[in-house]
Amino acid sequence: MAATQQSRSSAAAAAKAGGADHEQTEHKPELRRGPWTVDEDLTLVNYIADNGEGRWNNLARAAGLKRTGKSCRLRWLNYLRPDVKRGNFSADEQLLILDLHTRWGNRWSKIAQHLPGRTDNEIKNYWRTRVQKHAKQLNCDANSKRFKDAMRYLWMPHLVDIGVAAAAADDDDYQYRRLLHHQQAQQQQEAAAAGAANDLAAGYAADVQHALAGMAMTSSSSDSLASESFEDGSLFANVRAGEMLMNNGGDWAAQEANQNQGLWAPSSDHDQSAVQVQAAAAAGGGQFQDPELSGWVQGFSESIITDNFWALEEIWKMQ
DNA sequence: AATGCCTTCAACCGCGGGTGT
DNA sequence: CACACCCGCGGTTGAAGGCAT
Repeated sequence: MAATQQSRSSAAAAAKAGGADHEQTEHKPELRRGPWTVDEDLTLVNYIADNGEGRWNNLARAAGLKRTGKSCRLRWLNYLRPDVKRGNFSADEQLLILDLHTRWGNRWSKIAQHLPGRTDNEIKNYWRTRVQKHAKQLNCDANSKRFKDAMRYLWMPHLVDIGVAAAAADDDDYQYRRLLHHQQAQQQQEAAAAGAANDLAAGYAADVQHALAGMAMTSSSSDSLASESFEDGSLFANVRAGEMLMNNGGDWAAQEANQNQGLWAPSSDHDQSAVQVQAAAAAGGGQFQDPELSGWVQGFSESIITDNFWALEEIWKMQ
């Protein structure tokens, strides 16, 4: 994906570059805008490795980047940071997003704090492009009780079932950042030894460009969420999913104990346990204590949902 | 093959709050 | 206190690839 985006970026950079940023327009007419180039990425990564992050406007100037501090911060936090996790959301992550959004609404930054490696921007995009669209497909608002109930009793139980095997497989962006950081470390080491930093920088950029070209050849489509998410239990993905559940899930669970108002918690209207409700739903149009919900789910099943509803792939195909 | 619409997501924008002087 | 600057957040845009016709 990164490779795809990066190649897009390179192609589009010239078209968008040269614009003026509102913050510093008057004094810095040469400021670049639009997609970042590999060279800019390298400059930013190298500078942060040496000097740390923060003080973004100063950082941008000191690093010699013709970018606003804002743009540097965004690029680092959303893309270049070594711990940014790319690729499709796992079932666990989807569950968490659904739940946390019911609590906090569009507090993307707060939600992102509970999904290690995910950025607020990514979660926001996920919500807007996938979840809202799904809600629209079901003829209800993503913030409506009806949609939340559908998520709680239909979608989430299924995600739980398949979440065990969840894995975000292809991670070209992770490889890209690994390459950047590896090269950056190697560059510093070699430069220190040979005192030939300039030549190395050129070779480094060429190496990255070459690697990116290779990635572009093999990068996968970005819209095959379901199949990519669950087809391969890669170690990395499993570890990260585990981390999320152990660390942040734990934190969230503690809050849950206090608040008992999350999507997972059976609402006061339903005295069945969540497991029972899930089992009933999974059995196909089970009866809920809430007659309105029960009726709606049943109608839902008859009119729209097929057996394939339980395949996540089919959920997304509905969009 | 050509065209146009749809989808995705990186990047930008505007704003509010925090901090320093 | 007032002002300027910076940071971070949420909403929006637009480029590019995918897909249908």
